[in-house]
Amino acid sequence: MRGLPLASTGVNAADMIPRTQRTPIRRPTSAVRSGRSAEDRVFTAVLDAILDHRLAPGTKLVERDLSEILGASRGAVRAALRRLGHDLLVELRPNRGAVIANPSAAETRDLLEARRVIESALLQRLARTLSAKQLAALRAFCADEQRAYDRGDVKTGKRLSIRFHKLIAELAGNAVLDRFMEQLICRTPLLARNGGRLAAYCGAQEHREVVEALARRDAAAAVRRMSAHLDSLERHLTLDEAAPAADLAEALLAR
Amino acid sequence: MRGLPLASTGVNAADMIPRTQRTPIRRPTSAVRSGRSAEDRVFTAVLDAILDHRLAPGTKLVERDLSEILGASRGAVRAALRRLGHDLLVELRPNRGAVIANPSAAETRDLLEARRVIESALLQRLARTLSAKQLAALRAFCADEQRAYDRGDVKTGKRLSIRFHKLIAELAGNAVLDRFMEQLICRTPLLARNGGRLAAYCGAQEHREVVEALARRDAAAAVRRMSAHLDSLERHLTLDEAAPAADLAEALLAR
DNA sequence: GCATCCCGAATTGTCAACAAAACGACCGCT
DNA sequence: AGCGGTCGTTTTGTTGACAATTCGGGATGC
Repeated sequence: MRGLPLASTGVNAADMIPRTQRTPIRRPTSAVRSGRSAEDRVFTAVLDAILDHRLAPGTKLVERDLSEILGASRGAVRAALRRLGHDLLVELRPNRGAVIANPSAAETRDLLEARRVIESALLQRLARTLSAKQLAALRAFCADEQRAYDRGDVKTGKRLSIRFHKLIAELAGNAVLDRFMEQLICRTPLLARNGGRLAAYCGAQEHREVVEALARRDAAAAVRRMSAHLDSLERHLTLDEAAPAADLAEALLAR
Repeated sequence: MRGLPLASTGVNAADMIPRTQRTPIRRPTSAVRSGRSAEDRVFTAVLDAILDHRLAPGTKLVERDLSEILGASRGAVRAALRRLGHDLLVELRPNRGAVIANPSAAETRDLLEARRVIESALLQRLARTLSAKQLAALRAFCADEQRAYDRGDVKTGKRLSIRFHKLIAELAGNAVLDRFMEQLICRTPLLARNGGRLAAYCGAQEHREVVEALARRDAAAAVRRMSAHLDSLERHLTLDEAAPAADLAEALLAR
């Protein structure tokens, strides 16, 4: 019953049985299967679902449901939710559970301004320090990204588009700013209720232009390109309400 | 016995009794006394001790000791330590407990660079948007700070010096950058093993110069002043090892 | 002298049961 | 119909007990 995706109907058979009669959690198998701790598995499962736009803002995350779906104890789920809450990826409402965070218009504006500030600083630093090897890595990454879109693999393309910004942060060599960027990047998909179309504005072309400006050691141009990139992203966000996931299990277990 | 500072000897009478024979935790009184949750009390007790240089990097934080000292359950202590760990204020070593974080030279450099990046952005924004009321608040704050130092109240002075940077972040009106600044500010005392002398380099005079540049709407000058301020702070850090607190209870309960 | 092993104490990690709170459906009342 | 109260169910919060791991000291062997 666990991971079987029978939810194209939007109805789960488990919903028919009272909660108290359901079979208890089975943990050993899946806990052993992965090397990471149960808490990490829950954390990354929810995070990945957010990054892939499989979990929309506002979706309720019930502890027992998560523990059954992911084969973790409730304690592990709680710990993971606390971490996600601390990163502002989920909103923790005392005594009322956790929901996927639903950033306001003000938060959206602030987050994108923060990205402009930090990514500009990263690029200015990178324009000075970039090694030939690092430049090659950036170019190879953009090529991968472009290929994914070219062959119609939008899912992979979007993941790589997200990781491009993380790569910039890593290469800049400041661990503190790198961590901040990771947090901002992970929250960005929550701003976009129109997940599908977002890809067009975080595409390989604009990334390549940033990289080529870096290759010329033209910090100002790189910053300009990146700002324009984030501007267009911001302009094309829709703030409409998105529908919460019909089936939590499907959203969390999709690979 | 709880809060009595009898530790000038460096020895605590409680250390003489085996752990298993000690009286259990008394919680109700202190839990009721403060409106906040037990977890919050532990969190702020440790944080305040870090900010006041009462807890040196490397100090071990044993869960049961904290729960006895602060009258909280072990669960609450664990949750607070997780939060502190997430903010990089304590290092969580799996199965080996938590210690006050001990930033490396590289982390020190990165953190101060991050502060320059973000505080510069905040000031540039503030120079444009600062209202007369906000300017008055900044000037009043600097006056308070100066008065504290003038009357020899270094403890209050240092606390206000820290909060000055937080005030800048709040006035700038970007919640995301404000939160980042809070994290950076809270970690900064960990960089300074010479807590006492730090005050001289985070004093009211340099803060006032920043404010006056803002008053003239001279963003460039404000940024210059702030960068110089952070530069001098960085130059005067000593990376020597500091002695861990002799008595954890005294360090945590001091007001 | 020095490294290694082993054991008991101390400490952290985990869980399952219990307590408390919030939600939702139902019902009666105006 | 609309409002407000009540009760059972669901869900979150907390605790205390137990399991697993690490730490420190001392004995042992080289």
